[in-house]
Amino acid sequence: MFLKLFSTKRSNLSARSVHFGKHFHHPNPEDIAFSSICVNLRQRKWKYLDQILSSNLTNSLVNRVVSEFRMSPDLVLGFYKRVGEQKSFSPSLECVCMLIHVMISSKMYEDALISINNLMQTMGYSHLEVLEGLWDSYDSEIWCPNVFDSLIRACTSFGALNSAYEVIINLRTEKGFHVSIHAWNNFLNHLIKSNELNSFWKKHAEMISYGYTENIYTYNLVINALCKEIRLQEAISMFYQMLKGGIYPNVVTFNMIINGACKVSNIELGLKLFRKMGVMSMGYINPNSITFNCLINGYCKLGDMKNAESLKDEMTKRGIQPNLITYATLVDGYLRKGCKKDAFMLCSLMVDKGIALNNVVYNSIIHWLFFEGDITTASVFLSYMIKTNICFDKFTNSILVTGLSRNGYLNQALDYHKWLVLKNLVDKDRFLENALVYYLFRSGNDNESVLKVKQVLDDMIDRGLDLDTITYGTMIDGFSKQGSMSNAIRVYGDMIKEGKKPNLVIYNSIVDGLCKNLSVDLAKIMVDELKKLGLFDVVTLNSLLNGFCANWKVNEALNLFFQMQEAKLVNKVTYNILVNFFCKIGSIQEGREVMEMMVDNGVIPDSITYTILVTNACKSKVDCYSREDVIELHDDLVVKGVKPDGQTYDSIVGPLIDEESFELL
DNA sequence: ATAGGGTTAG
Repeated sequence: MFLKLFSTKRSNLSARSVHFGKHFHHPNPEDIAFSSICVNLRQRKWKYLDQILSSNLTNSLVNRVVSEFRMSPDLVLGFYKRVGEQKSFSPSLECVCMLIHVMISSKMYEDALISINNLMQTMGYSHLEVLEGLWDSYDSEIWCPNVFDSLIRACTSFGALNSAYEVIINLRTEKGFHVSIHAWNNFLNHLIKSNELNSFWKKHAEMISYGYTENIYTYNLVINALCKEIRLQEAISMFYQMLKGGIYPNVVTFNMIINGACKVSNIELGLKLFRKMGVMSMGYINPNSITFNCLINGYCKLGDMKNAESLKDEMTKRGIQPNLITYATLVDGYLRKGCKKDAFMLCSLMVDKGIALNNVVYNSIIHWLFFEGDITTASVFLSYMIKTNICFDKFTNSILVTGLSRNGYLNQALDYHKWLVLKNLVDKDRFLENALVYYLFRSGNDNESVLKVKQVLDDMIDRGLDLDTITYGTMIDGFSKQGSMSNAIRVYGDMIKEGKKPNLVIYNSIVDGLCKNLSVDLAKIMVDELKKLGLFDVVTLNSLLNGFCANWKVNEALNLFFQMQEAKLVNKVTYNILVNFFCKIGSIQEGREVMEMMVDNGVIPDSITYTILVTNACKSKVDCYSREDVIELHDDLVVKGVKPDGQTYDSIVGPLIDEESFELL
């Protein structure tokens, strides 16, 4: 039977066994080798086995051994491992495929996955070649369709989503073989993971059209996709649809919606679902550590560490131990707020509990230290990370490149990037290069920076990467900010030539550049054209508004502002532009009135509003703000919920308050 | 299968 199982179009196994039978009394060298391998393998005499293997090794010999021992996978694996150690022998595709069949039929899925990966990643076979290899050694008498599921898993595991899809379709159309729903789910899950949501919906519909019945896993994927697209209401109705269809949601279903809610700062919804979990599932489903971690993360992102901590206490009370992720989330939450002390205290608590800090925690710490410019402490943690052998990943690299760049160490960032390229450690996503371009444009000394930008991009092209939309966008914006619109337009032209589509962000850069450097009238013409295409948003209009204000086009500015209000296309920036404008041309009083209007419309003034009003009040010759008036202005803003800008406060308001208390003494 | 870290384009 095994001959049937492993017979292939290309295989000469059957022929060989006939040969074996015919010459039973005069065995050929391969037969002798085969017999002694079998004997030694059965007795696990690895040393002898190695001796035999070091000579006479052929693919057909290996195939025979694998077939012979197919029911004892551990022996097959042990044998195969030794075969792999023979430097002079490289097993054929057929040979490895047979091995994979043996592994799958004895449920050794992990090992099978590694072998398939190996075929594609190191031996260089394409996914379709592997598919053919597996198909040729596949026999429907031994029902083991999982091999193809494993091939799909292998493709998705290293991001070859198109390959996975091709395998599914090839099996379906060329061979009439339908992969399992699990394979489809695995493929669909990876589409979501790589943010290809459009593709997800298309392929999901395709799967349904083939008559597959969605299972709980599929439904959960759909809910996950809906949450990613911030369609929470639809996600919740999908929940009820599942119930109606007799598929019972599980804790994963809940967690996905709760996480979706928390990710868009809708903690209330997340909490509601969390509290109602029991009732909604008739007591079957309880929150787990993931549920708590999602909610804790939601609070951390809002800066509400009190509630984050109390959820951590609640989970402990319910017998769920906070894990590494819980602590990593909290540590990041504290650092995000600038509470280094609390963060480091939590770190030492972790260590006390025997939870080692991993690269995620280190990345978070180093990032926030760089963020506040504390390079010294950042370096301390970095060297500690190295000393304790914690691996750098793409996050670490990006934190280092952006952190160095932002803190005035652009050359070091460039050097580090060069080193990463040399060591082949740079991702294909162009993140690092785009970040370098961004910071180079902002580093002063325009000519020198542009040369360095050119260098970075040339190196990138040498590595076979083209510029993506973000690279072009960053350059267009960079040139616009430098005031060289001719270069910005030239890059725009290059981008079109390369077949890249401009998007709204790029148009907005150009509109802003035109307003600031060429002419606001030209910008107005462009905005009118964009409006016809429906390609504009509040940022576009803010740029134009700012352009009108800067050019003293008062009527145009006010007209535009009213239009924007009508269309409900206003944000904080809109008001700040106007506050600034009124402070500059008119009076602080009018600026404050715009600020009041802002508050009435439910927009909380920010530290920029604060700086505009306070600095102009001090300079104002019209309104004659006294020291008391400035302090009153400060108080008024704080009451309205403004977080004062640190620098403005320290240089203007702080000294005034000190002066006042000094006089009171 | 779901949870933590990087923000490079207006």
